[in-house]
Amino acid sequence: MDPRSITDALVRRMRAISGKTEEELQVLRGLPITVKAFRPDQAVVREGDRPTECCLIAAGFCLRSKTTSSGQQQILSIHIPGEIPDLQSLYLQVMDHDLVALTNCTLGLISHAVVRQLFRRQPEIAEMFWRDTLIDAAMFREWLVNIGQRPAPSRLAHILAELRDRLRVVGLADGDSFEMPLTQERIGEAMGVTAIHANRVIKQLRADKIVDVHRGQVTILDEAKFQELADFDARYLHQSPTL
DNA sequence: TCATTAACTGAGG
DNA sequence: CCTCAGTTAATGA
Repeated sequence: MDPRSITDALVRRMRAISGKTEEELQVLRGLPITVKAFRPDQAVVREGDRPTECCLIAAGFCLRSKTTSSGQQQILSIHIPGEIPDLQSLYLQVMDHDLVALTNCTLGLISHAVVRQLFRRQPEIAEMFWRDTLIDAAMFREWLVNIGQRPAPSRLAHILAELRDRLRVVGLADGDSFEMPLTQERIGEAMGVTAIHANRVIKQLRADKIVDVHRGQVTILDEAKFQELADFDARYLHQSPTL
């Protein structure tokens, strides 16, 4: 991958959530970054690791997950290009969950020392990432409400609606179709149901002509019904700094 | 390997 | 009695 394009999605996202200009964000493009490729299912960092760098997703999808002592896996979040899913390792030394590549991924590794120095020299950049971290927390609150309180079909629709919104910011979703490279096993782990029940829910939404999820591709079949089912209000993503 | 479906079961409203 | 969801098992792509 062209070294310049490693930070494209990041800059795009930061422009959306911080309102800063391309010029103000130029500093991000100049950071020393090591590019590394990951295979599907390859762990980026595991629970218990002590990372010395943060990883920026330049291409591909990752997810955060935790496994219980009995081996049950819970997916905590899905991550897309432009995001830095282990930014917290900058200040929390030991990883408390796993970060795994979902697809072939191109990650940009940025050393903690470099980021800390950047934050000290340019506090407005640090504030921007502080804001980004708070949005991350808001997404977890929404995820919790989703799994704890919504019926299964709404749960799936909500996950899809949020992902679509985030993909749009980095230009990876435009029409009524977008990528979500999760097997039904993983969709179940994200929803907190078995893979078989996830399959039943998908089947139902397909039969009702609301949304189709097939081979890692999501297609919205009825926007109005989808919106209603998803109970999705984009406010918690805080993608527009002026509101 | 992943997706799909049926049949059965139980919880809970 | 109905809906939701887990288990088991069989089968299709």
